[in-house]
Amino acid sequence: MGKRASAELGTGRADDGLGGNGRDETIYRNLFVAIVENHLAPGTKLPEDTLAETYGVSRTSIRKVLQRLAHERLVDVRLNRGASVAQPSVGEARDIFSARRIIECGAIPQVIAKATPAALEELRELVSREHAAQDRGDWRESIYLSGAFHVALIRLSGNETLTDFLTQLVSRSSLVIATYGSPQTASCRHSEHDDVIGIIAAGDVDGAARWMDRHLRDVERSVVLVEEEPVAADLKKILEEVAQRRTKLR
Amino acid sequence: MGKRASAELGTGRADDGLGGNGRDETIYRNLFVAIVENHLAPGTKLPEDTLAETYGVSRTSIRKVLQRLAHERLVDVRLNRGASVAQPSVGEARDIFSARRIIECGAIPQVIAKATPAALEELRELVSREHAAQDRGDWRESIYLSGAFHVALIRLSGNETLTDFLTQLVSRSSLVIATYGSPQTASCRHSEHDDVIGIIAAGDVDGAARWMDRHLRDVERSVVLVEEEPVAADLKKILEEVAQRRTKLR
DNA sequence: ACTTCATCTATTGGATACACTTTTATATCA
DNA sequence: TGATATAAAAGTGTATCCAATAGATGAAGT
Repeated sequence: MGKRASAELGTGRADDGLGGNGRDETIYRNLFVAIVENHLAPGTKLPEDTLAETYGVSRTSIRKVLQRLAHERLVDVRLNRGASVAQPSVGEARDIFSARRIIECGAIPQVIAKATPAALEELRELVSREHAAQDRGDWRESIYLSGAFHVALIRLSGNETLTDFLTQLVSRSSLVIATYGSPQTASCRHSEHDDVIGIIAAGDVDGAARWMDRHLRDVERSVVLVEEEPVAADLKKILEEVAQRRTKLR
Repeated sequence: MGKRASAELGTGRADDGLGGNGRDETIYRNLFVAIVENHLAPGTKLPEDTLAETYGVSRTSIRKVLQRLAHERLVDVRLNRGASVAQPSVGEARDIFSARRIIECGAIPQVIAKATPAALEELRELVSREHAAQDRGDWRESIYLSGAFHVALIRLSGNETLTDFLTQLVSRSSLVIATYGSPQTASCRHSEHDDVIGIIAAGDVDGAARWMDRHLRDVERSVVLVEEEPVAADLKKILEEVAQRRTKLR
């Protein structure tokens, strides 16, 4: 089977300018996938000892990986309190999708300018894999491949910097979906990815940009529903509020 | 004097979700400014021991800071070879400015939607400080404030994620200027920042976007002149190529 | 029973120690 | 003199150790 580098989320560069060696990279990628594919729920604590034992390295290496993930905003690191899987707020979620619209629509002209038949064929293959995952009900793989498609599309622009930004936005989107979406939400509707390939192949810049804008708004609307209640911790406060309201009503 | 948080490049957030404490933050900011203001030339080696002694901490803390800077692509870290101030390639430089055009133009609608008179006044103050720096010939401060202006503008959009991206792009732009620009290049021409404030105040979305696109193209054109010769290291290879060509021609 | 305070444990932050790699300096030979 | 091999030095990568902090547990007092 042909190389499928373009199917990978994340930088995937051998020399990424970050100085990571093979072992670090493996650990990073394991955690990355675990978070993005939602094997680890948002808010999950990530104790250094546990991870160190899991991967058979010292805490030093783990801390390096955690900091990298923190910088990509996939984990939250608080002073003296360790790392946990990030829980994007509703505001963050909106920012993420807004940024995606700006970047993905804005890059369309260059994507179309550089799109070769071979590149489009790779995109089609990616979509077919996405459909296959959907058909067999593998929503994790489906969401992952959906994100990979968006990244692969922008990668065609040849702008590595922009691709890195989008990679971060897409992986954070997965966290948003995990936090605010119902399981069905994200997996069902958008097998629309087929459509845009045709529009791009036709060289229709405005059409492709419009498609992308609408597509991203659809995804966002299907996901960021309402501000969630702050988790169980504030149970007491909630009960107090209820008590107060009853007092007022009496 | 009023708060001038918006004049700072970099995140400046107290809790930045990265788990840095005050001392780390100070070291980070020192190095950040040293690089962005071009006190450290691109390519300068940054040995951990030296930095550790300089700031009176252990290498552990230094490494954390260096990794953060590496992730922001202001320093280059190579395995077993340590960190050095990044030297963006010409391709990278083009990518950076291309990404800036997409983001800064794309965010204009939201910037205009949220621009308050007070916010515009802060921008004006920033520009006047930039002019003051220019007039007194302080090109370092001038470049810094020019970047801070662009960041402050986009920050008006309220999109923190996008602002973070732009912050990175702007600081990398300073590196590009340091690498490829002549000293005069960047400092002289664009005191044009005044103009865009008026356009934004007038609510002219298209006009502001056009202005921004042209402005960024001007800056890029004045800087990324030609592909530089790969430094002295490849001297031998060049001589060999010359020798080979002579063999062929003979 | 509920709150408050003290102690104890688990976990993180930072420094040190040591192994390994790269680079520089030196010596040897053509 | 110039090139190559060897040895010393410098610098980075990782593990371990100790101190500091947060969270948990339990006791005392209201």
